[in-house]
Amino acid sequence: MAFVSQNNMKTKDSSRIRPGEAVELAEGERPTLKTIAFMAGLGVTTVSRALKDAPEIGQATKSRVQLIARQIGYRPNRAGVRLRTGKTNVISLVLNAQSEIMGLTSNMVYGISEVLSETPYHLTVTPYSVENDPMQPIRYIVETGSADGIIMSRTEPDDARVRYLAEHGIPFATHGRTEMGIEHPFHDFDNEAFAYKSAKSLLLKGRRKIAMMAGPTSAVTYHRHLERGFSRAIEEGDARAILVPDIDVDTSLGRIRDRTEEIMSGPNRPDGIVCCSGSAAIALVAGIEAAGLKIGKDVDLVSKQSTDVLKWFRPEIIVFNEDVRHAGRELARAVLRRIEGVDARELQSLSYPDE
Amino acid sequence: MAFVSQNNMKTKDSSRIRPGEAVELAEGERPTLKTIAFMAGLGVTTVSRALKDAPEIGQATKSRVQLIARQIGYRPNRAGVRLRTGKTNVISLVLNAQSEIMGLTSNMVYGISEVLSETPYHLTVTPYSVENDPMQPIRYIVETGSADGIIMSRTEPDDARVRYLAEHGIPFATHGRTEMGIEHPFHDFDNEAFAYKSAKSLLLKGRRKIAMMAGPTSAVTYHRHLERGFSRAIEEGDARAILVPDIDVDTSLGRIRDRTEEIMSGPNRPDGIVCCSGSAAIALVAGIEAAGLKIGKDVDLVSKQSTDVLKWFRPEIIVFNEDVRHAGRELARAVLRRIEGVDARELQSLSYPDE
DNA sequence: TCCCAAATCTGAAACGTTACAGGTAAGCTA
DNA sequence: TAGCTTACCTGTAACGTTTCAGATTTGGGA
Repeated sequence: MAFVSQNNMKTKDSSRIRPGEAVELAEGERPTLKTIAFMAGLGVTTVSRALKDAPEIGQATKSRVQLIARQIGYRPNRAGVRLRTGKTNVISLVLNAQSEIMGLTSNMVYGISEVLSETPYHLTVTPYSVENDPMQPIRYIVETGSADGIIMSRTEPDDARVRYLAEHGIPFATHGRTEMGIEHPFHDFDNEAFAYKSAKSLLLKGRRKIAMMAGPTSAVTYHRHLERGFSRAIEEGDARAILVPDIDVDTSLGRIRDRTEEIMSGPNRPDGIVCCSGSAAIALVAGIEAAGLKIGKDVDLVSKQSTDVLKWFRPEIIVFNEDVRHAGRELARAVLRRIEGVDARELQSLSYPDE
Repeated sequence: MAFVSQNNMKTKDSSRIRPGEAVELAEGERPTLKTIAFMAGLGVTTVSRALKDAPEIGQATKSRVQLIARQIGYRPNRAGVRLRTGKTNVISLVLNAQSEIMGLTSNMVYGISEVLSETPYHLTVTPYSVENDPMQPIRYIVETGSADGIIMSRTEPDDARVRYLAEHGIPFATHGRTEMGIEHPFHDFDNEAFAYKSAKSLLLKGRRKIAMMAGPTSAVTYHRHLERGFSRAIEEGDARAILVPDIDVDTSLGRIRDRTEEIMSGPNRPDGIVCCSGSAAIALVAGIEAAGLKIGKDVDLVSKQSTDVLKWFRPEIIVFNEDVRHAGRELARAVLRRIEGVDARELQSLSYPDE
């Protein structure tokens, strides 16, 4: 057996060495399939197949090739693969640069990376500013074919990006749901449950005039979920919803603070507030205290947070955690499986507020 | 002139149409150099050169080719370029996933993206966990040639990554300085100035027993800068430095809070604290208040922050801003220019604490 | 013994780009 | 007119991979 294999190599080797063929690796050069092919006395085709465990290659050959590959530290050249197959091995995260809700971006990135690090995929990040067309980065990716899959956030009920990607058959997953009858992978935090639980906890403290600082007004889907959960609790609790029309999570913290002071100094001030962003909560507290009121006495505050910073914040406010890192992991897994052809309906998940 | 050019096209066109050559663009196919070459009646070489404004191509041809390219929305295929030239057009951001200091990652990403968006470069992000070898992602990038340049943070005085990259001649820029005699591009916040100014401002309030919550103890370069600035102010102010050995910025917020409470309840408690992280500051405040002390009365706090959240934090603490987004922009510009061959010494910059 | 199928392996072509080593025509000089 | 230079353009090869369409060997059945 050993003899045959050696003999095999001998003949192959001599027949393969052609004058002018450089097969020795120069300093700093990376090994390619050709390198392995030469070392194993095989054709590059065989090596290529052996490395991906193709059925038409003998077991002995496979093992030998894989061993050599491991020994010389072979890694497939991404450009070669990409050029030949069209597969980029890239997942693109498309983000809004403005709507950074305290650690959202980083946790999302880390969650996604955790999953991708066990795969050949790389993560590219493409932020866009809120003034720009959100479609622009999406179109760019599709037109230039620069990713195999896309993850995006700030999903809207009727989302042009979702429609576009679905039409073009590009795998993607959204952080947040749509309401447009297109089935697609998503992961979402159950904001309805959060708003409901939050308002409930305020009711439990005897609060009856409750306001909510929700997501970007009506544009983004989760705004609707928040409203739904909030209204349900308000109705059940026979309380009153105080509407604060002109601020939302996208508003600058300074303006949130000022507007809060104004409202809390007015005649119709709430005695409980539900807030869906950690940083906004800090600005709310500043506004409340500027109005001369005391948290826990005059008004109670419940907030969602995606880092644990608010946990240490004084005065104490009730917090529900949204695990964005987990969302990142879920979204990454979803796009990957979508790329593999798994049905979109199997790639939809929700996570629940966690006190 | 027009006639000549038309004639030119005619002959070229007919000589170029070979049976079996598919030149029409199928549905959803992207145009390539070949597409343009066919449309313009030129060779692909000429088109390639015309698009990059090479001197050996006639002005009329250049304009014509560029017009066609624009009209049909031609974008060079990255895999083709990468395979042929070895240039990836990728900048890789290598980050520590744990040391997220409130918005650091996202601002860094956005700053870098702002600069890259005007170039053909894409940004990939590679986080690594603190338990893992920080060299691992760096080695991976170098071995697989997956980026033209690297940006990394958490720079150490004697940084193995810097040595490795310098040896391999890979362009990179660091957020933070080294002390190893290797000239390389960096951008750094002047932490010495920050610590000095911070301690000074506490001295100005009459504080004389001052503690500092610095960066990861001694590992990271900026720790030294903080200590230097801090000590200088302490000496000048004839004050006393209170050492708190077992906590730093990497410590969990819960532990920071607990340890702070302990220290502030002890006999040798500081009356002023300099803190170099926004989120740590919030935990510090929690600890201080847990010890029954009042900020502004029993103790004053100065902190660095990289978002504007602390600005709205109550009780009021003195804040200096580190503009991480600006750092991202600077770092991106630095790597790009380094890739172009600019001398490293011209790509080193510092930014100053901004009240 | 011969033939056929199965099991392995093979080279050539192609993906889109750029570098190399020319080629051709026009215009100028002598 | 011949010869040279300049301006402009050309095809071919190569980067590393996978796919296609065979080629070779082996073993078994007739």
